[in-house]
Amino acid sequence: MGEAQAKHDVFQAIADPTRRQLLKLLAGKEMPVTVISSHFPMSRTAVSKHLRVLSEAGLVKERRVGRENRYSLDPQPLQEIKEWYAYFERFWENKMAALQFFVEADRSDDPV
Amino acid sequence: MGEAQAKHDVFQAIADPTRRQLLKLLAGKEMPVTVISSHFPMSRTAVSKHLRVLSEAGLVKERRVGRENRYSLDPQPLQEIKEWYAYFERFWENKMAALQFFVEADRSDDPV
DNA sequence: ATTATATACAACCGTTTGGTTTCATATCAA
DNA sequence: TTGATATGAAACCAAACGGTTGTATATAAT
Repeated sequence: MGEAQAKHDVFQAIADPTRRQLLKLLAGKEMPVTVISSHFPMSRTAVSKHLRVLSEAGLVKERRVGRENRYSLDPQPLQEIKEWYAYFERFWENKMAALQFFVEADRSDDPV
Repeated sequence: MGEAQAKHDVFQAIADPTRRQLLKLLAGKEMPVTVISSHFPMSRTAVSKHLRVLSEAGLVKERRVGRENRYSLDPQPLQEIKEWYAYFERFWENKMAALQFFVEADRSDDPV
């Protein structure tokens, strides 16, 4: 049935700076939790919980190899971010034209 | 000088669905708090607090007109989002090529 | 002057978040 | 088998979050 999990929102998943670092770290690489957590100034458990959030947002994949759990980036859900802000792009592409136009058009300026 | 406020992170600001709605509502328009809050199923105060967060992230501008406070979108800080995920774009542009390559290269598969 | 409107600000509250420490379990090495 | 390693899970905690109600203040309308 195609569509992955949505238990955690992508926007919320990338809101945390540690999780954004995790995504960069795992881009194109695959590493187990202990190696990953050695890059962060917090406990392994804390990193593991961040990985869980990313996983629930579909942003990382887990692969069990022996006793270790290897994580890697799955960038696909980031498309949602792209599509979201694409909507706003037209508002700065010609900021000095279109935006001003809209604002002026709506401006009545008589307080009430 | 120059650089605006950073009291609130852009990533965190857009993490909340209500705030994302607010941004869409204010895109190209300018409206006072009461009108804005009429679009939401929560108190005016709650909406006002969301607007504050957006303002601290630089995503909306406030303009006082008489007794009302008119808000409008300032899309500029969204550039940061664009730049951020641009980094990841190369990981899905040729997902079946580059990503596979990296993963395979790093894969040792001997547990320990 | 009085009243109504638009808004901010402060205090409060339950839930979520990001972290910790401790314990349990599965796998690998001796 | 015994011990080390990799990890998850549970309980706990302080702080932040998203909301509420109540109060104060400035502006506008009568």
